[in-house]
Amino acid sequence: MSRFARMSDVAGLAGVSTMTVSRALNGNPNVSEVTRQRVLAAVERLRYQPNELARSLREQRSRQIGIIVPNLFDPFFAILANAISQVAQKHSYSVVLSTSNELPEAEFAEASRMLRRNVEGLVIIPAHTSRGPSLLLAHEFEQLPIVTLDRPIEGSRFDSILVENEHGARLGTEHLLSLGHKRVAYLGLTDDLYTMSTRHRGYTAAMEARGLKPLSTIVSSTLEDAMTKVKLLLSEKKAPTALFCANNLLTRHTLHVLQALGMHPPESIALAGFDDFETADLMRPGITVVCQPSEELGQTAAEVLFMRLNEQGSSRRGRIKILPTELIVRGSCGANETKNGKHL
Amino acid sequence: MSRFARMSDVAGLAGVSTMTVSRALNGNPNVSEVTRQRVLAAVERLRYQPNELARSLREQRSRQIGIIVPNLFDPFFAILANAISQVAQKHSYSVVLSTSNELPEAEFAEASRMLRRNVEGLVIIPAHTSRGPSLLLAHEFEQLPIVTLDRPIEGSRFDSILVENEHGARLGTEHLLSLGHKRVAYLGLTDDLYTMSTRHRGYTAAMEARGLKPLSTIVSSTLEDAMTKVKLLLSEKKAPTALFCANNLLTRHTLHVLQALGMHPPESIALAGFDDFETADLMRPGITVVCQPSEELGQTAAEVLFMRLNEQGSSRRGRIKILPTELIVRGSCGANETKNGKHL
DNA sequence: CTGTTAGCGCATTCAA
DNA sequence: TTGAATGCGCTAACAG
Repeated sequence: MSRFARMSDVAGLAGVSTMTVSRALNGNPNVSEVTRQRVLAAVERLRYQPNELARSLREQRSRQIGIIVPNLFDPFFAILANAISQVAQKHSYSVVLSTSNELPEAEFAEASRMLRRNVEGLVIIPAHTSRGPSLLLAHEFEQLPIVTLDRPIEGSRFDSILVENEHGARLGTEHLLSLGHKRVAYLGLTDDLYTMSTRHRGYTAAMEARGLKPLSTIVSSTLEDAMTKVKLLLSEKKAPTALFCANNLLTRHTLHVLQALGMHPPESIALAGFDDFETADLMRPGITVVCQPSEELGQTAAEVLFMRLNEQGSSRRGRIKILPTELIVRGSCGANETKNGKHL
Repeated sequence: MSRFARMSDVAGLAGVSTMTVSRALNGNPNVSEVTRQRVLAAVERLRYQPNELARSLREQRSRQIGIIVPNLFDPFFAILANAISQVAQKHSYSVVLSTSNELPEAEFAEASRMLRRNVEGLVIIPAHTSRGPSLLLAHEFEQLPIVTLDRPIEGSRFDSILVENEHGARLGTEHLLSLGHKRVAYLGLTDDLYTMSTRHRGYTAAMEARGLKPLSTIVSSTLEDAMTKVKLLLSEKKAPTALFCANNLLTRHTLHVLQALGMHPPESIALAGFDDFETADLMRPGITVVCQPSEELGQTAAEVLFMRLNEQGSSRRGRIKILPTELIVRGSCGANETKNGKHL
């Protein structure tokens, strides 16, 4: 590992003590200009690089933060991780990254590992917990600045950056309703997930505001399950005329189902979804979605964390920041607001 | 940082020396069962967690690897990072992650930072270097195991995991040619990028094998530039009847252009691309692509790195591993191999 | 089986 | 302005 010059080597070559080297390198003004030059020359000559491990241990400060996401193959999480990493880089911090695969135990294990590595803080997209409270509530994390992203942890002191899930879902549903649909169905993952339950609530509120009966289908995240359940849903006698999908994965699954059934929105059915995705506007027609500011979300989370790191232990209760969502009307609901009047 | 119990606290409570604690915790057999129990009880009681920083410093072994990708918002890179991270987790290693934004200087800076943190090895998707050799050839990295992914570094000793770029591009181009197209155009980013020049070569070879003149357009990665240049290309009198796009970004850009022109492949033009992407099969018709085994790519890179870590410094020259690419025929070229005979 | 001594590479404290 | 002693938290090497 350290096949490199150490500070003592530099000191030896420059004819000073290690303290002087340390001072010279850290910009301490109490070093004469001559000495500083001698030290820098020696540093150059020996290609000295400080050992950050030793520095961290001594200074009790690691200049690292940790990120835990469910995974990186979901583009939404990847964009969040990217944004966080950018901010960290700007602050000259390193990022330790890990994935939980939505398993609370893995999340806990990885968070603990990071703690043992003395990360100064954590940004976490909490894993799905169906039974019991988050393992991150454990005592060992009590003193660690933690910001949760996309999903809050109930009863925690953590800062949390969220989006207007309920409002967004309501917007999307209302869009479908405003186009004359009465039987608008909701398609979501388990309501154990915060984002899902809030979006579900938004949908329900929109329906009930019009005196309509909510029509909800909950599926697992596999394509197979969506395929089965959505097909079933669409085969009923009073089948829905419009679908609202609670995230981009389900929107894509649904598109597969509709494709398999030879249905092309908005022709026989209207479709809108929560979450924009890369090629939503390249579909024919484009898919109408409620979009969230992913990049800003990650950026904000990181900035809040760095704010906390700079605070004196004044650990007030966690603050919640909610970012806006926005409806992007394309063609998949039959609305006429596409660029050139056609359903793109 | 360390507001936690230290090993000496555990030792004190258990009435033994820190060495005994260390031994008990690290599974050293030279500890009596009674003592071990006493130690473990104390550990439990004080909620002791070892300080990995100190351990790393002392053991000269950090149990961390670094990953540097151009960015994480490109799904291809995100999938690679995800796969690498999984493998690291399996080996109980931490992952330090950083982005280069395709800037060699940033790449160098981040790699250096990781080196100072004593990562044991690096997986890098090398940043685009138009002028001069990679900065990773610098002396400080001489002893560090490095695996480059997706792109090799010329003249380096690094292991490298690549895909059959040339062969894949040739396959894709030949597919278009086999459907009767003569004027097949290539659309790529700068040939300074390894993946681009090799794919370009594959395309050219396919054309020349049929005695056809290659027709290449090079664009920057912005949508605007693609928009301008592709529109120009398609407006020529002898405009191409088929397009081969060198990566998924360009395929998507091209779809935007075609959409703006009201052209829908395979009707007025055929389209194929290198790189599969999330919704390629949801387009109408689905987009024919040459796909690469992204996940396996990342996994292999990580495994090769861990192999190197377990080798005794027998640092033979870098090995190159090339993974296969595969043509996935959908509807965008007019071939008839879609599921139900229609162009999905 | 257990403890003592020493030191990983650095910076804080105090003294000169 | 500089240096010596000390210790961050841990484990390797040796002693007992």
